[in-house]
Amino acid sequence: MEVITLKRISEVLGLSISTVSRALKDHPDISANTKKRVNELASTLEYEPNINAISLRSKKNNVFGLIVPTISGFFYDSFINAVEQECRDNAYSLMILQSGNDAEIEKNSLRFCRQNRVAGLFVCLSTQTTTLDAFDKFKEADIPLVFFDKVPEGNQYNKVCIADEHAAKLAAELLLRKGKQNILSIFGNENLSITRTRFKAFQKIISLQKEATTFNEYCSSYEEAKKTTKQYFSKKIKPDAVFCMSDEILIGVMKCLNELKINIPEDVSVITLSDGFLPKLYTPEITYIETSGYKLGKLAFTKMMDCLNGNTEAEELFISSPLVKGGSI
Amino acid sequence: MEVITLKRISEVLGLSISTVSRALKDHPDISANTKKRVNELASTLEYEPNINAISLRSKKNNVFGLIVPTISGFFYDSFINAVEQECRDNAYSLMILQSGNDAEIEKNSLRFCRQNRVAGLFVCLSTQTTTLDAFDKFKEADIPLVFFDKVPEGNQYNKVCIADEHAAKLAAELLLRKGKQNILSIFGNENLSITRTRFKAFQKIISLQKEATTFNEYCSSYEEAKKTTKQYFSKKIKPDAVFCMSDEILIGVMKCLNELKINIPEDVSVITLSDGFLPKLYTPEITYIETSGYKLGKLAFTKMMDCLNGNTEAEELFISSPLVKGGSI
DNA sequence: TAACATACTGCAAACGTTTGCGCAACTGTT
DNA sequence: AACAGTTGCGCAAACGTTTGCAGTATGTTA
Repeated sequence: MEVITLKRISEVLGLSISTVSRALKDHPDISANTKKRVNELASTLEYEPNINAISLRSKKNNVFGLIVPTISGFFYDSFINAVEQECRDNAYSLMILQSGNDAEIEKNSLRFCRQNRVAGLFVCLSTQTTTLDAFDKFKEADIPLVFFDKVPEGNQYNKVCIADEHAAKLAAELLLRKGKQNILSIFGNENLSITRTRFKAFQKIISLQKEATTFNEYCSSYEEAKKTTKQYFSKKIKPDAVFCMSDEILIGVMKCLNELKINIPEDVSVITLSDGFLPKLYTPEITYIETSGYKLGKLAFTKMMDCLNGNTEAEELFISSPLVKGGSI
Repeated sequence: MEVITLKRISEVLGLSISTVSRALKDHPDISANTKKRVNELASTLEYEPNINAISLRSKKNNVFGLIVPTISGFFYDSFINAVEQECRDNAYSLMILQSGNDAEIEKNSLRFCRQNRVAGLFVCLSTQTTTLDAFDKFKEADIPLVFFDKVPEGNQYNKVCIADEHAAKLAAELLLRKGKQNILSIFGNENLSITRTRFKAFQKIISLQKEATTFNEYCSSYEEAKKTTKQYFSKKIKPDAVFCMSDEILIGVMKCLNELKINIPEDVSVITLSDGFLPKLYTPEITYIETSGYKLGKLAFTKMMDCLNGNTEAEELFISSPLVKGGSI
């Protein structure tokens, strides 16, 4: 089927291309009658402007790039969900690329985004990223960059984050309030700044209470978390609470506790940071500090639009992390 | 920062734009020396071709559209994961749009895809879609269309599907083999062809065994599935097995069984169709018939490439659905 | 009648790339 | 010395759109 262009419409109507273009844009130079004729024909022929031509001509491209370790999960898919909704509402399209936590792929993806002249870029760093040079090039090219979740250190970048410190603090305080004294705390990948932040904040609160101790572990997969949990629960003195830094950790912990038929909350309390889906799957539902990918996505998009509107100063934004009570404490 | 174009390179080197273009493409007309000079400069200036210009000129666009009810979930994110990987490996980009099971949004998304002159389109129909007119236009425009999971009826479309019939049959046969006689079967949205297919196949197998009966229910959310399950397990004669058509149903069923402290598999057997992630979360792990979003994504991409290579005849493809044993039967 | 404002519309260039064609400068053959 | 063949490169058009400028026709004023 023939593709409809301005030229085609102009030929049918005996007008020039420019007149047709202006008519469709409701330009004051064009007479009402001409506008009517043009719009009607465009509508019957189902004319759709060619985005490539528009982008080329205008040097603007209504595409955002989004680079993320993986789409699958409980957090990133929520984030993407939110960003995609906003993109759709704002006539942007979204190009999603997975790095798989591979620095090389991440770099290629950045190149791909540059080729596509993206209007802006959302990035969650891979765990293997060591250098930010490739990202700095975007800054030089005045392409807004919004980091989320796994963000770089340094204050020259735009970042939207979970209030990691506050969230970890909240969890720690709750455990202390409930009189827990023997806490197993499992954290994720030690390389990441979010891990370090959560770790420090949690640690700090617990240390305020002399009677309480926390055993800290780093696990980078749920299998590892399961194994680690098993070790602690085969000791004579078992933890009276487990803190999970993420959904992934929670999965491993719960798998272990269920297999060992350890009752929650009678034998042990469990608390986690989570997007909120997984905790509700268990019985009793797990108490968690909400770290919402969806909310973070909305915030990231807002910041992105801000940047595009000229507010380019780098800043770090946070979303709140409310406590959601389940029956696990 | 100035954007590097062929023109810029040609100016620096005192060559014509066409020579630079050809040099970068290793065209035989260009001398080795010139090629070397061009490539070196392009590399230091970090030249990246403008995809919009290429698409405009070539009338080809290396972008696929993907329309799906929602990204979040256990199945679609796997599917997207697979498709995105392939796209990246094949220098395509992927434009993902969520319909939210809203026919109007779906229609707008289709328009958006047409505007963007996508090279092809992956579609999982929304539950509310009634007319396929908008899709037929893509066919007319020779834009390949590959439906997945929720596919339309009729043999004029390309479809990649779970072997629904086979999967449901497998589950039914296993239950019968284990001597189950009082089966609660919960299905999803009744409008969908996949539901009908699964239902019929399951029903048919069970009916072969005189002693076995199945109580069939349709639930369109996990809350509903939970409620329905609760009803059946408060009767005097309780089911000795539950069949779940999907992950979503499984969540509701498990929530109910756990709350009622019904033991699996002692009190009741559970089997589900699933992508495989959720069943492994529970203890014991739930036996399931694998309906892999990832595999389906790979197959969909292969079919898409086939279409682009001229093999346009409509066909319906299936992925196998192996039984994965857990401890729930 | 001349001068001028108003209302429409068209011309042409530009965005960055690709590519058919032509042209000049060599090289080798008679 | 004339010719053909080869090598290396540039010109210009095209993809579809937008937009500054110029043009024409009509009506208005002095």
